[in-house]
Order: sequence, then structure tokens, then C-alpha cells
Amino acid sequence: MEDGTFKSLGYCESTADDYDVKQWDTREDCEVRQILDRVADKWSLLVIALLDCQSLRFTQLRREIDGVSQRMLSVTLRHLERDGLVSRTVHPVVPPRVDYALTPLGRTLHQTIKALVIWTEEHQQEIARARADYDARREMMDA
Amino acid sequence: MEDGTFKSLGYCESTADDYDVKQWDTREDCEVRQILDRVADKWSLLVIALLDCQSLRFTQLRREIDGVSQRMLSVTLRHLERDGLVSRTVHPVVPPRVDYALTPLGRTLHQTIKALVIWTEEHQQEIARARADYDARREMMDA
DNA sequence: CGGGATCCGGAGGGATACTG
DNA sequence: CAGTATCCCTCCGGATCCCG
Repeated sequence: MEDGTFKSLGYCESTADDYDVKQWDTREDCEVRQILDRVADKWSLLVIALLDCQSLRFTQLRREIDGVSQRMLSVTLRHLERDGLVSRTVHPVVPPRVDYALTPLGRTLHQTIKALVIWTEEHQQEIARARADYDARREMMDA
Repeated sequence: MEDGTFKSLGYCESTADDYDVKQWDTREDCEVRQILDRVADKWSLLVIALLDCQSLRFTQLRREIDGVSQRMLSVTLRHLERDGLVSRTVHPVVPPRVDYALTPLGRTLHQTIKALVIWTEEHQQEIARARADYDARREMMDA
């Protein structure tokens, strides 16, 4: 809001000669870049995907996400909570019970994450084939 | 296709009691997980986003993506090429000229990546606010 | 210009133990 | 159960050199 620092949605459209190729702010200290780095985290992505329209407890998430350590799950959840994407609800019972769920903001992000997961599922064969082709070609080269 | 290994798009829908929370294959060796890890890479994401509807040379990409080393850009591009998302065109001239562009498959992925970037741009203030709130609350606790 | 090969430091992340 | 704290090590990724 403050100033016009962000070129934002200039995306495609004008291929105006060879004037300037850059279409949005890619500077490393850019806010968008930092958020993207967070979103582009493998664990974050899986957590958000799993919290579709349900809330889950810590251990449930740990079980569902194969390969995540309790440490990384803990760190990831705290990051997501800090970013306002996931809510953390502590139930004052014993043994303790903590529920994680998407916030309204997190739910909007979930839509695009879900699109990503679906894309992956729909194109996994194509990618597997591309990889096989590439590897085969490389092996030809070496021989 | 082969067998019913992938639960795939079972996503939300039935919250059928507490039978089984898992809604898609989250195993670490799962194909989807591996592709997701690739897509969830920060450099991959930026490269795909930048190759919107233009093809770019190595050095152009390097310039546009602030902070990327030539090594990581090189590695990233080779991965994307292997996955069939980016095409690499070598022009037999001197000095050498190599153009990178999205393949048709890459272009389909670009749609959802673009959605992600746009989401980030649209919600950066909300996230910044959430982070500030969280940090403020934490500082209260410590004091 | 467009990379590949090598070296290397530091952070990311695993395993374990402990606490409320 | 739901974490935090500590230790420790891998490997990610930057810097540098070199070649076609």
C-alpha cells in the first residue's frame, strides 16, 4: 500500500520488444519471495493439504505425513500458525489435546494448494515418462 | 492405472465417522510426494513463474531471479528439463545461446503456479499482520 | 556465454531424552 | 499427549575454477 514498490500482477500481456523482461518483483528481500519460500516448503504443503476441511491433532498429523519428524512437524506448525494460516486450539484436559485447523486465510490458500496436488496426481504418468526418456537419452550419450 | 494403489482424489467429501482420516497417499516413496517435492522447490517455482509465455536465456534467468547461484539455476533447469516441464534449445552459434521455455506440460503447471503467486501477492498484508501479531504476543509472554 | 566439476561451510533436519 | 531442548551429522547450496 505504502508505495509502488511492487510491480505485482504485471504478468504476461505486453511482450513490448526487448525493453524489460522482468514482470514482477523477484528481489530476494521481497515479501512475496519470502512467503513463497514458506509456501514452497514440502512439509507446509502437506500439512495444508491434509487439513482440508477437518481439524487434526498433532499425533494424527504425524501419522498421516509419512517421514516427518516430530521436530519438523512442530516447527512447520508454528510457522503456519505465525503466518495466520493454521489455528492452534489447546483443550484444557488431561492428557492434553491440541487441534490444528485451517484459518479462513489458510482455507483460501488451500484452494490453490489443492489444485497443485491434483495437478501432480493427474500428470504423474507424463512426468514419469519424461524422466524415463531423459534418463534413457543420457545413458545413450554416456555409452 | 495398473492397480488401485493411489487413493488420489478422495479429498474431502465423506467425513465418515472416525474410520480413516487419510485421504490420499502420503507415503514418502509415493510418486506424488516426489513430484510435489520438486514443485515445492523455491527455485523451480520462480523459474516456472518467470517463463510465463516467453523463453529466456540462462543469463537472463540468472539476472531475473535475484539470489540464485549459477549452480542452483543450472541444477534446477536440468531437473525441470528431466521432468519434461521445461525445454532446452541450443542454438549452434558462437557465442553459445541456449533458450529455455515451458513445454506444453509445463504450461499446464504454470497455471496453478501462477495462482499461487497471485495468492501470495493478494494476501501479503494479511500474512504480514498475522506475523506481527504473533511476534507481539510472543514478546508479551516472554516479558 | 552456458554451464560442469570440485571444495567446503552452515543450516536443515533426524534421533534421543526430558517436561508439563 | 504435545511438545521443547540438545546433540550431531548430512547435504544443500555458495564460491571458485575451468572448459567447449
